[in-house]
Amino acid sequence: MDERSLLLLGLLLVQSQHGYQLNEFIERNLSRVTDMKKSTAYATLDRLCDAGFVDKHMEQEGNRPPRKVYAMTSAGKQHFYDMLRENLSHADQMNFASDIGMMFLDHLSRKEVLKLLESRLHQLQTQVDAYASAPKHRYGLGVDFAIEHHLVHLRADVTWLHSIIHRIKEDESDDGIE
Amino acid sequence: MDERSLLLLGLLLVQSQHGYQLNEFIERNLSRVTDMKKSTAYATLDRLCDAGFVDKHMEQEGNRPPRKVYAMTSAGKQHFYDMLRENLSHADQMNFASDIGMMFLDHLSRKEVLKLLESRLHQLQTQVDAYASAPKHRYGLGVDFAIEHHLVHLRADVTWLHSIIHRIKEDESDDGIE
DNA sequence: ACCCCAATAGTCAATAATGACTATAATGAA
DNA sequence: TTCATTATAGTCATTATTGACTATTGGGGT
Repeated sequence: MDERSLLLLGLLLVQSQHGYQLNEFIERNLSRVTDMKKSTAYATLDRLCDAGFVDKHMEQEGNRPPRKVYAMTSAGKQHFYDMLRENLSHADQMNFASDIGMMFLDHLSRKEVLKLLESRLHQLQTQVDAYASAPKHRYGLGVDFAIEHHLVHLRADVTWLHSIIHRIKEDESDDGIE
Repeated sequence: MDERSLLLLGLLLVQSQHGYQLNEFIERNLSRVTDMKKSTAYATLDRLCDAGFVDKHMEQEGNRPPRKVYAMTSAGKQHFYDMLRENLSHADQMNFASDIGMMFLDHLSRKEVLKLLESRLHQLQTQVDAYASAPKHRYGLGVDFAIEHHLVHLRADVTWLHSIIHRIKEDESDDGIE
């Protein structure tokens, strides 16, 4: 949640924007970096307002529906830098949903496990291709770093999964249950 | 959230347990695999009850406070296998909180960025040591796979962060803003 | 002139997750 | 014995997140 605030503040630091604009940008350019949804962005912006980190005011252009324009306050700038330093300097615990499944491997037959993991491997490889072919420099250097970071993890995952599949194939012990 | 249900069902598959027991086990043995909190486990168990996947009944031992014992139903078993197959066969999108910070690197001076990232690197290395020295076979092969998986990602992260730090040091362009 | 659809700009009720809290029993130390 | 800890077993109010929904407008086709 914290990093969602950081993202929104970072975007508002460059220029004031209205909600739709922020969400469009996130959807179009940052879908590989965050999965924050529209309504979460609005809720987070409201919280940032309550905390005094951004100002909100209505604006009307022509006779289009009125828009909420969000602008950084100076307290917000301070908070942005605080959060940024916190974010860059800390390695927070990662958790992988797929590890839960791995825990219960032995409840399925070896054959089925192999089929399932190979399907996962294919999807991973598709993701690798998507990230590898992502266009460069949409929003400064930082996004490229993030994409690269993702690729590193995806490739590590592919290698690991290969190894697991190989070991399960080689494993001549018993066949699992069910 | 889905993987939390999977975890609880998986634990209940082996034997019926009361809430405290489940939470103790998760805290003591699975803290490296999940970060689910006690209250989340109880809430999830309630939802699994409502869905008919587990039965709940009270039990009293001596004059200790009564306990809620959760037991898998046959619908629950089916659901467990469905979720397990789903979990093993799908590679869900990973998201890293730290990527958000990377996006805004250029708002800090190069010198400070290096200091912050080096601090992160140290923490990562501490985490690597913790996972590398984790005792084996607490709960079957699966947990070991999960620990190994974590290690792979942690090491990939260390390598990447090294590379980033190196590149930022080499980069003789300008010094960032602020 | 009229209609449909994509783009614009959000709202809201429902769900999920957690921190802080409650309450009792056994245990060991002073 | 009495008192403080720790272990046992949860509850609940608050916060966070999201899917589904509401409305309006501009523009293109016919």
